[in-house]
Amino acid sequence: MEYPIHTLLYRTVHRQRNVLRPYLRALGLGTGQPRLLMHLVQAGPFSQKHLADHLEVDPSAVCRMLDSLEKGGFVVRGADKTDRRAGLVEITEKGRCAVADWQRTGRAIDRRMLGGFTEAEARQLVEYLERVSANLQQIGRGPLAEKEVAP
Amino acid sequence: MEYPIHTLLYRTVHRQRNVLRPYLRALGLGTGQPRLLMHLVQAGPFSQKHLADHLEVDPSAVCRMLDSLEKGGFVVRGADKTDRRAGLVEITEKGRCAVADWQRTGRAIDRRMLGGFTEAEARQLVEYLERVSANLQQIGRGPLAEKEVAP
DNA sequence: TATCAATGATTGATATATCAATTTTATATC
DNA sequence: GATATAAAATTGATATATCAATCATTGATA
Repeated sequence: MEYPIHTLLYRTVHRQRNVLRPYLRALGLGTGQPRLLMHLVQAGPFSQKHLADHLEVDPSAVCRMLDSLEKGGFVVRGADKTDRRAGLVEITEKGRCAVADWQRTGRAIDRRMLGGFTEAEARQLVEYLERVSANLQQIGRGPLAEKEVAP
Repeated sequence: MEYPIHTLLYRTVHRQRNVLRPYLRALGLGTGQPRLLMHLVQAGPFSQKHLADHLEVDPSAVCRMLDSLEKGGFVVRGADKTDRRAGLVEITEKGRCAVADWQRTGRAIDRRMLGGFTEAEARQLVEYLERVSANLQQIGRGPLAEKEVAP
């Protein structure tokens, strides 16, 4: 059976999420939270606006993710003294530990996902995915085709 | 910056969903619904249990997706005369049309996602993804490693 | 300076998911 | 045949998303 590429990708990530979930759950995290924490670890406190831009999600999604993360003690919401609308989200020590733990598990899962791949194949897959990802970002910025799909 | 493969996949599909959404919305569909409708088109009425197995999702997800699809007139829930617990989900004419429309758009998006890929590269990407997908299914069936990740 | 538009955070509605619990019906065992 | 267990569908709670609306503050301008 021939599946379109978007269907194949969808199913792959669906399975991936189901594999990751129990390991994240053991750390008290949801499936979308590591990306956010990771970014905080790498480069200090950020506004929610910045996080939303970085993660390419709606600001409201960030807001609710932070509700959960803050309740779990992984981050704290502070105030930005230069702009009283904005907040500054900071990672806690517990958050740093969770990220470190997760990175170990994540590496192990990556190895399993790429089981049977040679080094060269793995590199090539990454390159392909980066190209597809870049193409998708382009599509997002304009119409699907010069003449639209539905005439 | 080097990203783990699972992060790259996650972001790719996130972008994909955001690209697909407006086209699906124009048809009155959500981002998970085409897979379900497609399967119904290909092989007649199914129980919800069967659909859940096929889509690899929780039965409750199917149930709520059908609530929405039925309200939109894309499917009807009938009764299975041989088993009064089960139902039989059937696609409507409107559902068939939506699938046909969607397939045209989906093919166009696939082409754009693979923009810059040669035929051979595209085939190879599909093959790689199928291998990763199969690996993920395997992982789902057992522990991550002989000696677990957290020692 | 007073007003008005833009921005950052939030909340409500909905779709997609899981997990847990419940209901109804089938099947298996005693 | 009565009871116990399993299976199919559903509902409630929560996480991840979008979209739309709201609130407070900020910035630009008339």
